[in-house]
Amino acid sequence: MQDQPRLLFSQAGGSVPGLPPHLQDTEAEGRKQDIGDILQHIMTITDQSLDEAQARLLFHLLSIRGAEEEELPDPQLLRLDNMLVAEGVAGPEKGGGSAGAAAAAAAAAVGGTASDNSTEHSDYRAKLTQIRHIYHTELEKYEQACNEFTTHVMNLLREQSRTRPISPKEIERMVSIIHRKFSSIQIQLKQSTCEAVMILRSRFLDARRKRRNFSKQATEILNEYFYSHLSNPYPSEEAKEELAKKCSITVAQVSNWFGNKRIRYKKNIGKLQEEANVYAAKTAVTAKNSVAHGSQANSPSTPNSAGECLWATLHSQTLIRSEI
DNA sequence: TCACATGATTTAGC
DNA sequence: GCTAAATCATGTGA
Repeated sequence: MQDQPRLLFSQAGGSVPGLPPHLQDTEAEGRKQDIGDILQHIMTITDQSLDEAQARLLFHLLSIRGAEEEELPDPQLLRLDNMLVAEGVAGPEKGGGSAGAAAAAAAAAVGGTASDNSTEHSDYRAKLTQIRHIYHTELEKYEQACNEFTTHVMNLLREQSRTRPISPKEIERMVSIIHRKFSSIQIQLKQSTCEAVMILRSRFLDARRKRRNFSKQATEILNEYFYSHLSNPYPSEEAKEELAKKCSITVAQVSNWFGNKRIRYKKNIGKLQEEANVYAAKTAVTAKNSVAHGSQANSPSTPNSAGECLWATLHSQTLIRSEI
């Protein structure tokens, strides 16, 4: 996870001392050309005579303002904001908050218990907190830079107003343009942060990476069901739910297990026949008791699909072979 | 360390 | 949407 902060600050490009790296590479993208130009103005302003700087900066800002006058709130920015809030990076910090929720969701996804995953989830939360910290630090820098630049431009305009009339409305519009420009820079920060969170999530929460074998008891329960319904090992939705509950796993995991079991049973029928016999003996004992109580629980449903019919055929052939 | 077991994912067919 | 089949990625035991 050492990559995360680096990812946030890894943009290549020309270096401009004193500004965050996000601000330093904006001119590389055609769409961000104006932002880059403005930033260049900021950075070169101290090397120029004040008059020259004023003239160039004002000319630039006035030349770009028209096209952006009626810009609507950026839906991309809204989406990024929503995502950052949902991930617990932006918005109010709650003790664990959304990160805790994400971790809990991860626990459910991998079918593990809370205690099994607590260490990993605390790591996840720690990394998320780190991202959150970097994000807020950078955001503060942007806001500060935006305020400083706005103040500077307003001072320049006031200076200009001595030589030509500049209305308060014009100043207001100029400020608005500057804010929009800095807002587009913020999108880059938010995109990088979202990317970092996604990578973090995939590393910590990817179920495949975090595969855990089911408990012996769970496997036992699933095998018992499978072999006692060998003629039609397709549990109904209700049966899956019941098995999931008994095994403390999800219904999807039950479906996965039966999918894997069917295919692997078919591939290794000879080998698994012994296992089938063991469970058949167990089932016989259970069935004896069930008959005594008139129970029909978990009875196999009748084959209702091509796959199930094929399976029934295959199973009957296997039985015949084993009889021979 | 390696081979095998196993849970999850992907893809294609229905 | 469910399933078979192939595949991936990780766990486990020798």
